[in-house]
Amino acid sequence: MTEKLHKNQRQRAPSQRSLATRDRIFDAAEQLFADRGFEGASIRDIARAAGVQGALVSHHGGSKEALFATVVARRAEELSTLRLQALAAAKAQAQSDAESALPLRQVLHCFLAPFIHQTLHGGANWSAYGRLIAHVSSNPRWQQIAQRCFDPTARVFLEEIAKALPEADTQKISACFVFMVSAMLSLCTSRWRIVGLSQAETAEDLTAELLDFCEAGFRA
Amino acid sequence: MTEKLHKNQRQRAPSQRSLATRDRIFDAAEQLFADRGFEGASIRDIARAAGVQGALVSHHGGSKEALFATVVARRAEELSTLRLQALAAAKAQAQSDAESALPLRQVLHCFLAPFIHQTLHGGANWSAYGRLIAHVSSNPRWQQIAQRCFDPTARVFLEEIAKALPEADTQKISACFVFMVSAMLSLCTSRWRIVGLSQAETAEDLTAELLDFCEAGFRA
DNA sequence: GTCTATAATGAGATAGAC
DNA sequence: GTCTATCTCATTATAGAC
Repeated sequence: MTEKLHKNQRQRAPSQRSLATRDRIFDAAEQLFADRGFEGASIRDIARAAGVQGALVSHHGGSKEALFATVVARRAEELSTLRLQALAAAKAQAQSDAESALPLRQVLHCFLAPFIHQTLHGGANWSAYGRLIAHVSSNPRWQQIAQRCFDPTARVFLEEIAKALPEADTQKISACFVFMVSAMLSLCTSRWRIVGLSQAETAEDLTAELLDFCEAGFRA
Repeated sequence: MTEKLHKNQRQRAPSQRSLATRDRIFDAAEQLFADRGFEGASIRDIARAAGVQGALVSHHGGSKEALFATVVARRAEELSTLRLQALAAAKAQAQSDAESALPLRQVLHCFLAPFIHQTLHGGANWSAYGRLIAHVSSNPRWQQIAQRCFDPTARVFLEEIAKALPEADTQKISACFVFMVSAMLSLCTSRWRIVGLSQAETAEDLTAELLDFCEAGFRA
């Protein structure tokens, strides 16, 4: 353990201060990428918002593209965990036998509720993250990032939906899933439209409305 | 009519060549704004794509923001016309008496079909326009443009939907309308996801699938 | 790890000749 | 209407001191 390490390995653990700075930078990047998109947010803006010098952003985040990918990936794992935990909990509660299918609405709820809850009640960071994901999801340029971060979990839910709708065509289910994700993301990007019309709805109301819409859509 | 005109009025009609150049510029801008977003597409790129000098883009389009707004507005009127014509034709065919409500599915079809048909079969320009609208619709920065271009027609359809669903809450209808528009736009931005899964669908198939999804959602 | 300074590039806009 | 040339500013990235 006292031998020399290769140059590209970390020589020692980063300090607490370094970690805090790094998180401030990632938070600022998340916020600005969400507000203005990838090209609209400059490294300088991010540095200023984080209260550091521009060079530090490059130091912690690498190139601008790498920084973007890192920020997207950062909360993706947590989101996946929340979704899969919700699914596991629902299965455990249904408990009868391991292979019985969950009701469709419950599957959809496990997918939608964590996202909506976090983006609406998880503070400014999660709110920004929701809008960030909307960017990722609507621009083919980030297709690879989206696949890495979200496809594995999506696949799990697609299978679960297929089990809940045994007579439905797999292709139609996939199309509906894309529609559902779009509608879900519209809560982040177009909430002003909805809230401006139906005043002061809670996250639970919105979740229920979206669930009604999507469940009926899947069944059709 | 032979008097001198004020300086900011057009002294004479633009030449055919000028109009053709202007349209080339607008087409190129539409394509690049759709592909890379507002900040991702530079005036220089647009000029190169149109085969003109950069100064000409400013000449015809004004500032970059004005150019963007112009390109969005350009096809918006045509789209509105197609939608309202479809609605009028459906009403004329139902013909019974002028105040009877159209069936929900028919109203939604009149709204969705023109957009889907144009963006899928209207050539590269309309395809780009669809992706452009997805940008406009997901970024609050373009809220004003969106309202100017699309709200009047949306209002007409919202009323028609409310007539088709007399017992439904107006606020819920509005929320569902936002979900529907999101799902519609996802056909432009995420078609690779859907098509990659359900192979070789026609525009009519996709329209029907989206209609099934949204009609059921509204009824829920 | 953090900072200053700067390199290298590209951006949007416009003046003025033709 | 179109083009050349140029202004001014912001961009990402990095080298090197501390």
